[in-house]
Amino acid sequence: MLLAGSGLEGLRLFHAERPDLVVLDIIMPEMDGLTVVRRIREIAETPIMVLSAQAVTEDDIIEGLIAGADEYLVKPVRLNEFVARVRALLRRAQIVSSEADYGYDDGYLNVDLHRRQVRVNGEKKHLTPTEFKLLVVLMENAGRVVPQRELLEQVWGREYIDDIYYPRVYVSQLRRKIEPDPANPTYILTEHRVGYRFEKQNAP
Amino acid sequence: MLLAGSGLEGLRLFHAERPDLVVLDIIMPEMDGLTVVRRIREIAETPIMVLSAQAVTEDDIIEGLIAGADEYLVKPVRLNEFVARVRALLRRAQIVSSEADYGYDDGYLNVDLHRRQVRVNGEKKHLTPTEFKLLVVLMENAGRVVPQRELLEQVWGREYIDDIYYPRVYVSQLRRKIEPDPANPTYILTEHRVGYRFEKQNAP
DNA sequence: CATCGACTATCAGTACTTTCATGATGGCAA
DNA sequence: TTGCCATCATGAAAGTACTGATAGTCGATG
Repeated sequence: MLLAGSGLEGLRLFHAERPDLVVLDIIMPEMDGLTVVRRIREIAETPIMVLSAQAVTEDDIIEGLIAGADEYLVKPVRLNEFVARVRALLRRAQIVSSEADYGYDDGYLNVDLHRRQVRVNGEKKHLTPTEFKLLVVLMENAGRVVPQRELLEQVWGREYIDDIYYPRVYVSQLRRKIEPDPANPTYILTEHRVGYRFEKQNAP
Repeated sequence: MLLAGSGLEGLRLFHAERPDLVVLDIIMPEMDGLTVVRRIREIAETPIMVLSAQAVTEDDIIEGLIAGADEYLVKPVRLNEFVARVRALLRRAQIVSSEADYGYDDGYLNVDLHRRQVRVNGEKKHLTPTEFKLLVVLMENAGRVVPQRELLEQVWGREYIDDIYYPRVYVSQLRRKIEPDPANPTYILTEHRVGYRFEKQNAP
């Protein structure tokens, strides 16, 4: 969860973090809410919920929705309602983004999380459960370095956190299966003394 | 943001995702809130906020806090208050840092703390762990001179505090990687007999 | 019993850190 | 101003820790 004190800061944070959902107040310092909505809409489909003070007219709400907000709540908001609306928004967004979230495909590497199937250059590749889980965790954190401990925790479990050789072995096996040239990896990169990083490739 | 429909599901999600903050209702299907609080507290320091229905006694609240909750709100909760409390909790847990401390970008030098990635003039530059850590510490103190000892302590550790040549070596390496002209540094400046200072540059 | 996957051990190669040697620079005292 | 010393910059060698690859053992499964 991220918090910003102004519209400008919020926008900067949005760029940096790409959250799943944005909740913002119409009245903010530095940049007003509607502007923020428009800016975000220019670059992303992220669900946006707008909150506003009491005295708003029907027109204000319509203006907000036109700007690209998905939901418009008038304060005071009951927590129950807030949660319900957030849940609904996320559920709706899931349908939109499920495709993006539920797999990866760049023409060479194709990962189908639903069917647990991996294709490399069109050919089916069989991954063992551990290999697959490792790949998923790395992909979920694409672009970011996943520290050894985090990998161990997420793939093998908390109690394996000291068995530092697990990732080595499995990354090695994964690379052999999915990398065009396992000796010069392009997908799974090593961050020496830190962890590993999955890097998305551009479709050819 | 993650949502769970029951205590059990929430606990499972918690294990899988390790969120920065947990908000839960005391009354939930499958596993009651206080149990969830205790379970989470067994394995993590994550800030927990508990919500409860109206008719609670002072004792209920105390019980919740003893179980390990950090905050206890009684419904209905005004959104303003909710946000304020969340912000306070996160600040206490030092998850939201005071200033946007998620990176730096001036068009020439780009540092992404989250991804642990540095770009110089658009090109990715690889920094070793120590180099990166040094850069981060300097950037966190941008504009201020960081004394040698402080650098040694923060980057290498308390026990290296007398090895005064470390910063020299690594500053030199860092400059070679990120400065437009390493011989005439603009980012990492030397403060003779004191330490080093990171100076933000104006975007071109 | 054969196969498969998880786990363990080993070892060479590599990346990174530490150390050292040398020359440059800055500040201060005479 | 000049010379001196402490500090700084840099390149490179030596040392260390980490990684990649491979292969073998074990247990589960069919």
